Amino acid sequence: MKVATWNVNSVKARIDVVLAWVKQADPDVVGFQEIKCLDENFPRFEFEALGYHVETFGQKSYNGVAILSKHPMQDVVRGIDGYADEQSRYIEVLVTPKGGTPLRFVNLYLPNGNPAPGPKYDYKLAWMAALQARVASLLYDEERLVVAGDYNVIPEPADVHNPAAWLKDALFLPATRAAFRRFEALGLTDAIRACNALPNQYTFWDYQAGAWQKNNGIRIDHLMLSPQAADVLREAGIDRHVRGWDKASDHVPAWCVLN
DNA sequence: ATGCCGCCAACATGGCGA
Repeated sequence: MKVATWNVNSVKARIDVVLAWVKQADPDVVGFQEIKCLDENFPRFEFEALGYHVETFGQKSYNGVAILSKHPMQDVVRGIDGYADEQSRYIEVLVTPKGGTPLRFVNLYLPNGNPAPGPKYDYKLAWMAALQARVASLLYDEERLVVAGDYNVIPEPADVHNPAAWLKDALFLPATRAAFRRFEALGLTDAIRACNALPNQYTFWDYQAGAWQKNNGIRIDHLMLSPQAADVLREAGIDRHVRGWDKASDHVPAWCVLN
């Protein structure tokens, strides 16, 4: 089963590019972030025509997450259970392949947190604490679980082209990285890192200042696996080439294969 | 120091968020 995550930076503005990647990559399950539309405006029919079930948790203008799955989905939860959040950043499903092992899939868009310090950074850290509690609870079920999305966290210096330039950024501050380490220490496996120990495997390049051309990127989109999912991890990758397409998102898809 | 892009309200462009 191929499982992917992609911050599409507006699904409506980017529908042609998004469809092109979905057809090319052919994921079984994919989580989109920053769909930037209400549920009723999500272009669901275009994806249903490709054989996908669609679950959305949209919002006007900003944020918004969605999950496409070729297999039926159950237990859809919108928002982190027990955490009041005005922003649509989290959706959780149980993917149930016919005759196969179910997969719990979380798709998240973690707050950016800039400028830090400040209320936006406080929100980021509070959100990470809520996520930690929710995933800790899910891990008790000992299922195959993938917690994927745009984490807005650069885990290590090897995940950023120029670490010195990011030292005061909410994506790379010590408190951010510490929170992410605590999260990983629940027993999660970073699929990209597990399959590829090379540094500088980026998933985001800013539109500004020729960041793509200079390979001035960061790795902030992650697929975090429960032990039961990590046991069946076969392959993982980043579809870097998508960043070079016309009308590209500033993020590219990341994916892994479980079987 | 700045360089981009998409959203909105509302017709021109400015504010916001990333």
